[in-house]
Amino acid sequence: MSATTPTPSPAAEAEWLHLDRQICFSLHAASRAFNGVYRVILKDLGLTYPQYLVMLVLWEQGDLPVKKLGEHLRLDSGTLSPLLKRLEAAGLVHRERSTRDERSVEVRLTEQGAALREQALEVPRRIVSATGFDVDEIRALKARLDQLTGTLDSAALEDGSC
Amino acid sequence: MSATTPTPSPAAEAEWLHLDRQICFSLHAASRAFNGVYRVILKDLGLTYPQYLVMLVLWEQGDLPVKKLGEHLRLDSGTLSPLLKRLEAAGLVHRERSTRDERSVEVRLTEQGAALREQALEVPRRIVSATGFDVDEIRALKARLDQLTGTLDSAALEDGSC
DNA sequence: GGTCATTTAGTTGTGTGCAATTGAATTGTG
DNA sequence: CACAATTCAATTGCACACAACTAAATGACC
Repeated sequence: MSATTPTPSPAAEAEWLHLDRQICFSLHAASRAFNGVYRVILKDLGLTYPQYLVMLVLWEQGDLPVKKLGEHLRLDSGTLSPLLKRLEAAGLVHRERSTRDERSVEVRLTEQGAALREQALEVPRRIVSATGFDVDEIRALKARLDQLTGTLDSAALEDGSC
Repeated sequence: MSATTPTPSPAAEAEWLHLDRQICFSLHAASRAFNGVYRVILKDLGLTYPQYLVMLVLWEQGDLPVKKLGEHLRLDSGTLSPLLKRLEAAGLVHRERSTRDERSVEVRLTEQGAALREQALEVPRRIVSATGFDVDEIRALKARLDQLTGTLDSAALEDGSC
């Protein structure tokens, strides 16, 4: 229990706890608020937020195996498999075992899925408008968040005590 | 379908779609990366990230009815009820119908729940360390995110077409 | 005092997110 | 060729998040 670091005063640690409450709550709330705005806007397209992310990747990258899709989105098959099933049930994508490598499943846009892109074109404008930020501010925030994600990911791997 | 707004060129809209893919993915990824780091660090305490948020509020504010807890965290009973049940099963909180107003349920820290705060004192330091940011940078990011959340929430209420 | 709207928790159903496991297919190695 | 290790998708189990609904209690109004 007596750590190697010189223990800070209890009052100082309590302050950190208070700060932590503020920070982690802020990020958590921002993420959910964003999700909420997307939910409203995407309802017209019949998509959830994560489903929209998948469609964005497919519109941009074309057909992809589940593995590649997961790398783009940092999601594993545990999340993607049921999500893709729903997209398939909605008629937006088609899943097919690759003939070259039968472990792999190719995700292809259907005609309907490709056509949905037209309706999605207005989504970003509405989102940006909802944030109240201009494009430069958004880019700056994105850079900040990417930096944070990168550091956090490497920190999670190390899993050190401090 | 011919909107009142002067339709931007398809190429420009496609660029926005590309930017949107970058932005919403960044926030989504940052949120999950944060969640992941908390998951690792909180495992020692036997708490999930949202459970930790609840405990932080209780440590700071003392006993609260579910309603107040929900206001602090912006969560409704659909999320809090099962979460609080799990915290109660873990022996960290106690739930009791208020005698003044029997609709209300008071959430109280148990002795064990209050004692857990001691072990939680080191969490923020480890989190901040994992972010690689200094305190000022974190405060700045928090301010940014709070601003974003505020704007998004009001935008979600209006639900306008743009 | 009795009726109706409101407040408050809880429940149900859907959709992620992630760890852990399973099972099939492929690759590497002797 | 045989056999072990690896890769990939799917499944299972658990824990949010949120919309929609239920049920009980309270308050407001006539």
